[in-house]
Amino acid sequence: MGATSPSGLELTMAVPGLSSSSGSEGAGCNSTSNNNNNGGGGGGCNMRDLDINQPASGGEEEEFPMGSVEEDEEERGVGGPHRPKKLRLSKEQSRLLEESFRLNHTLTPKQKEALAIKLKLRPRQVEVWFQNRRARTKLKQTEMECEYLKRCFGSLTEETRRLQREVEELRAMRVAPPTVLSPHTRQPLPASALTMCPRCERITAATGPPVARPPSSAAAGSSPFHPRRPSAAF
DNA sequence: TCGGTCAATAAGGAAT
DNA sequence: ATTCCTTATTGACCGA
Repeated sequence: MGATSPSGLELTMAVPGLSSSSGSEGAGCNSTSNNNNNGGGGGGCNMRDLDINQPASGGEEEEFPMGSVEEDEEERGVGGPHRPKKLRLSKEQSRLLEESFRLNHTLTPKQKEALAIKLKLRPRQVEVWFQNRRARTKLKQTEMECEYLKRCFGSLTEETRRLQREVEELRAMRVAPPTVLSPHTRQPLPASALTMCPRCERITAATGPPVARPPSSAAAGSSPFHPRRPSAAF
């Protein structure tokens, strides 16, 4: 999945296990059997009368063995307009479509035409297949992104809890700001008059020698000369 | 019978 | 106005 569609929807999430195949389509689809035992189905299908899959009165599209083109008239019984029998792509058709989807998520009109001829489908069917394929790809990617974001949310929630616990612990061991007495007056100095020695990280009076904090303010287990540094400004 | 898948359709928006 | 796209939805088909 490296290609970027012009729609810009291509997410680049490296989630292992996402293959674009999705093609459960292939399983047991011998679709070609053209079981025309139709007539029923749909029921109250008030789809629009105009079937865009109807060959445009041209008639060049005649050999479409998969019931992809020529069945329309039979499908549209006397009972009025209804959706034609569902086309099932053959394995080979699916494979080729997947292959070209891998190369390009969108087709130019020329590519579409060429692919349609190659697959014996109408260009419209090829176009629809690509539209749906893009939608499926996007849906898968959205689901993966959702899972990824859920995991992110989970780990962030856990991280938040952990940090909150840490905050509580820090609050609990928080100490009062050191009281430093003036060497001259023996009165407590204002905090603005204090500085910290960058070498020993001891609180000092801005003008005087390092001053030991009074024992009362020493945190438990801390040296009076190297008191626990106020780690955060709570 | 029911749910999932997927081709096909419809509606509406963006680009030209 | 036309073309092409996305999105939502429908209905046929299929397997459990």
